[in-house]
Amino acid sequence: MIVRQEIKPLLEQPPLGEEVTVMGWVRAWRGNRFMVLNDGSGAENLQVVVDQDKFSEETLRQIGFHTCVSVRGQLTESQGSGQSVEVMADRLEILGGNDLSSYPLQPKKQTMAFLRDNAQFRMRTNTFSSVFRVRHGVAYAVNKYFHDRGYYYLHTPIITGNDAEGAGEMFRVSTLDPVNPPQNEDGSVDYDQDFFGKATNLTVSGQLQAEIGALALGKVYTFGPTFRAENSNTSRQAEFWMIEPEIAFADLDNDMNLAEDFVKYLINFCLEHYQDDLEFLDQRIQDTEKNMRAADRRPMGLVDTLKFVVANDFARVTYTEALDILLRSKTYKKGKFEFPLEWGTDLQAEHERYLVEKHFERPVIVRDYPKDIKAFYMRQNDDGKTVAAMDVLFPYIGEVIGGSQREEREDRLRQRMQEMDVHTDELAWYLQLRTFGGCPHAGFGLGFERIVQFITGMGNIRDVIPFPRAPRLADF
RNA sequence: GCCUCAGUAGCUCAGUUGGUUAGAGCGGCGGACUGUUAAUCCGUAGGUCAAAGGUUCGAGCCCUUUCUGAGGCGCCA
Repeated sequence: MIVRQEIKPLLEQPPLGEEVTVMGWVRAWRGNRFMVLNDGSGAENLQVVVDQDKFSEETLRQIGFHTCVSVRGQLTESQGSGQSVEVMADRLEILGGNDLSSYPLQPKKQTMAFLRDNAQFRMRTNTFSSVFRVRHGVAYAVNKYFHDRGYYYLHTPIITGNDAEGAGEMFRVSTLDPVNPPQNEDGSVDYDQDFFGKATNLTVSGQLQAEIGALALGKVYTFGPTFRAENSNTSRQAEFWMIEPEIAFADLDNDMNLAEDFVKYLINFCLEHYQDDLEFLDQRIQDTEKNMRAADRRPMGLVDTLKFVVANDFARVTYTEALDILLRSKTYKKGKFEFPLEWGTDLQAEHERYLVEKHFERPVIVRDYPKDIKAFYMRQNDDGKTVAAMDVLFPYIGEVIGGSQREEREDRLRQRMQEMDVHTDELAWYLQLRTFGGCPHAGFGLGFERIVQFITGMGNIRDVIPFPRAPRLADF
């Protein structure tokens, strides 16, 4: 059995004078004497002091960038100023040598694009190991938040026969011969002969199934991968994780309160448990922004931004109020908005950014959108024009949550489905949730990598996903 | 899918109005160095200038197409 101590706890409560065994990857090798070691347990490194007389030339020659080593020695107070403690190596074993003449990574700044191409190694860098530790922390906090509050984690299907809301292009799932699929008389593919006896696809949302759970278990959430086959060249991913709570006996106000409390909890959890990583990422952003024009820099550092978000109430406005704010804005009066502002059309990214970054200067929840730009299942308001929908808008990343109170009145839901050409026969089970013991209920979807992106401050969403999936990108 | 910008050594970049043999730093390799903090110092190798085609006496530089990347937009979470 291998026995070793992890570096993070060792640095938190250093057992000075004791013999320790640590294993990790060399981050730097200086002066034939100082080895900087990281084992992934945290953002901080451990310095190992190597006395050349104690080890063979063969062993010493193998030490280099990202060599994997095992070290045993006494933990002592450091004589140098860059660290408080260090290990005086007595035993040194090379666990995995590293051929530096062909190793792609270097101990210096490299572009995100280059590291993305070398995803098998990028997690060994400070930036990516911090990002993925935080990503884990957010995932854990999601489950902890809901569990502690009596929600049940409901696994909704990955393969499904229905398109939740026409949310996007879907990936087909089929075992039929792609060259010569069985055909109907009219030449269309005969999916009766397919594995499931019908056309199926990867899920675009678990919401409709989550509603089944909510109307029995009271409070549920799904947290799993979703898939959209849209051809996009920026932030949109083909595979991403979504968190979708669904709660019975709740209206839009309950929904908004949950959304705000939940997001703040996730951020707080990271501030509390991943302080080192967030401080490193904060410093990284400041270094990158040094060469930028002041106008392009963040108004606040990363950690300060996170603290600000949890300390202040989100602004809440209706769609109609938001439109009035935009129409009264100087930006609009000077004709600086590219897209028109007209009641009934969706807010564009530039409008959302104005509300969040210029007008309110904090996260904003916009509610009661025109019914024609929202999905069929959203509850119709009494004005006949709007639905009980809400979007949570964040600085830098835009919409992070979209949610609604669901239409629980069967006749209204059926009428809306017909108006919007949603097949009532395929969703008969969904309508039955209203016919038989329905109740007011609500929920939302939160893009997991978007909130991770916000918390880590990473500029490109692909850099918070271990193995991103996008058009022409399916390596690993 | 649309728009803008970019692609030069393993990496990060410079390369003048088109003009001889393509430049640096880092990294690699060889050497020096027992208190370094992106260690430092000396030496050295390394390039079909993204690909294809075109203009020209002559193209890294100009033109066309394709591929790749970055940023923005659309759409969304």
